[in-house]
Amino acid sequence: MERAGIRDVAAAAGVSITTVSDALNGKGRLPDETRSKVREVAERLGYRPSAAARTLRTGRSGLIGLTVTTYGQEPFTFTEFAYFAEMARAATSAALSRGYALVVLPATSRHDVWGNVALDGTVVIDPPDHDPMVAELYRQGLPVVSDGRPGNCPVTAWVDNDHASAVLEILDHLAAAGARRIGLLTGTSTDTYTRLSTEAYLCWCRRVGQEPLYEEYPAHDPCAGAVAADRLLARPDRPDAVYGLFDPNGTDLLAAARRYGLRVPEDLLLVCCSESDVYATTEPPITTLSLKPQRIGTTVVNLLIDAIEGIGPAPTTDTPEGQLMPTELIVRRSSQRRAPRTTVSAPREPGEA
Amino acid sequence: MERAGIRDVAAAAGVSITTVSDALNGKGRLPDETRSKVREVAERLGYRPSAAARTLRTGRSGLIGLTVTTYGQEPFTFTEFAYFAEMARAATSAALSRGYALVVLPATSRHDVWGNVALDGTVVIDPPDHDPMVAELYRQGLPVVSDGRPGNCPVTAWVDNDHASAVLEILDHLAAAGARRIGLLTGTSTDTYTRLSTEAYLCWCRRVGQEPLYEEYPAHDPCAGAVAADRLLARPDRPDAVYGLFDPNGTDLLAAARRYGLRVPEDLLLVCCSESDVYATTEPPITTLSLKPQRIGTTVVNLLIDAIEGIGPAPTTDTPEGQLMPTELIVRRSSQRRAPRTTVSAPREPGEA
DNA sequence: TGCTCATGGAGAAACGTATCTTCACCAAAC
DNA sequence: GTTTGGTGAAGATACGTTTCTCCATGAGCA
Repeated sequence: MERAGIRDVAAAAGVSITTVSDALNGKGRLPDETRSKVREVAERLGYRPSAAARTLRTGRSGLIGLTVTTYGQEPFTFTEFAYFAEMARAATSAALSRGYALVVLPATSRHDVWGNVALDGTVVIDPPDHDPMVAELYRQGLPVVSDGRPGNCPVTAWVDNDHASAVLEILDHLAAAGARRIGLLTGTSTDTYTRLSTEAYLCWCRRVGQEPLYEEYPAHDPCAGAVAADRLLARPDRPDAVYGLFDPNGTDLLAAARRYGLRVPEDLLLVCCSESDVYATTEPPITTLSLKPQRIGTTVVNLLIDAIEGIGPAPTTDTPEGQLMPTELIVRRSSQRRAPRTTVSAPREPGEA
Repeated sequence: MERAGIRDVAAAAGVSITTVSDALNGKGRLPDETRSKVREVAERLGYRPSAAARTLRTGRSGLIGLTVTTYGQEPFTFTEFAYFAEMARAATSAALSRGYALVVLPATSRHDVWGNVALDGTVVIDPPDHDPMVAELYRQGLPVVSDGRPGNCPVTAWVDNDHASAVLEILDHLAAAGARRIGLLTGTSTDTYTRLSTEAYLCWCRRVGQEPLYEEYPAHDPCAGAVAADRLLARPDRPDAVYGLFDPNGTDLLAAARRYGLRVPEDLLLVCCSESDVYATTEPPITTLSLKPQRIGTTVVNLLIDAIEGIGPAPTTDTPEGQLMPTELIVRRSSQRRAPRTTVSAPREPGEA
């Protein structure tokens, strides 16, 4: 009693294989009664077409790869930052609603896995410069869409936030709140996000004539972040406002500020880039920059599927299509000198206000 | 200039298709020099075997489905709770290290997606009673391993925490810390986790002769949690300790306690079940129960792959193999009346201690 | 010379589908 | 009476592997 194949259905319905295939896929020229009869027989036998055979025949698997560039040793920093998790969730959702499924794959080119799965295309998150994996996929003729502007590798399209504008907006926001010396907590890695953000910071500093005050650390190391935050606030030319590029920076900076007896926002203004809603309930709540990963995940997947299905612009060899998506600054108390109408009863404050 | 197939390799190497297949897969009887020559030619042509063809021929796709039972309307509560995210990450990792890839699929039986992907087996997280999807998979002869003791559906194996013991441990812990009236924040849904935990609580109450004090709410609704927390603390017979079954309960309870002027842990002891490390830095830090999702994810996947590859016990029709995994109680200040040797400098405390 | 055995390798049959081509049939048009 | 055209459906092929079966060769041995 094996699984029923298309042949069994054909035999049971007294028609040919062709007719079954056509009836089930809504193709060919068949009267409705034949269609419904075949469908009924197929249903009765519990027939499920073999995905493998269909893929082999049509060249389409309905599978999309999702690759997260790994920072440390672990195969995945997947849920390390809320950004990835949210982005992956949105991507999965978007793919499913168009009939595709998502396969999570390691960024390392372990052939035994990559070779074993038939992909129609791939989403790559944050490819490093000259990513060999992207090059290989391109060579195979597979469409690749990247989250994050690609550094010198051939992608079909890409989507990214306008990091430069976002940073400038934050710096202006902090300056407007009274900051004179704005510091930056940044990373040592060379990915586009880190690079563009840091450049924008330096550019802003030049423009307003402020001496750059920044500390960098390997973003994948959770301990290093706390140390770097401490280092930044321990400097003789201590900043009076800080923007942290990575998710955990908010809590790290808050802890460091506490250690040095700095009040937030009175003595130190704080903003960090994060998707976590933890920062709505910290004391004080921290202003965050959201990169809107849901929107990015959805867009990336839709672009990829468009490319797979041949919709949209033909793939050009030269400059791939790029889209810049807006970010959202969620302003909370940590970046406002004047507390915005405090709720109900303001409790007594220990220390001078 | 199409992608090279096995035929092209055979022609280029001057051997037969069989020889190429054998050489590349380490089978057959071939002298080493033939092997290496074929490998070299394949490499030169950039040959990648077609996963679809291999799957069709061997009946193995190397793909494992991962299904998260959805609570709300959204296709995924995926990253809603840190538990799922962590579990999924561990599962992905474990699968990859054995040469399998994970496909995330919706729990709803949308045939257009499920039918389009060739799966070797499926991991189901928290299947509801009489899950039709699991039954269908079973009918197709696919191995299914569930995270969470299955309620009346035919799985190959399952893994779960020992929820009853965990709850009892927590209640004893709270009682030892001085709690007299322990409340419970629980859910309205009928999944195994909620049911077993609630039963354990009621059982404990009977044993020690305490009147049960609990509020339930639909766990998938983030707002309802805060409301329920409030309701629990607003009761005339207000509890002096609470255990919350769901991840956000900690912050919700903390906020509610603040509203009612209750100090934690002096007036109210708090524990919740969560994988989030946010609770290490709340004020005060909150004691949490970790279900160790990494360990569960890894175990579940390994059991599934064992079943796929025919290792391990033969599938029995009656009682499937079940494994209970230990949980971990991470004790923090919120559940201890006497603060455990405070670090270094104890700052002045506002209000009486 | 015959026989067995081991070695190296080729041939061909699946796997289950989609689709291109062909074919029979019948009615209407020239 | 032969062409045309449309309808309904069957035949056959190809997708790219893996693997079962079988063959040729040459060595060892009686």
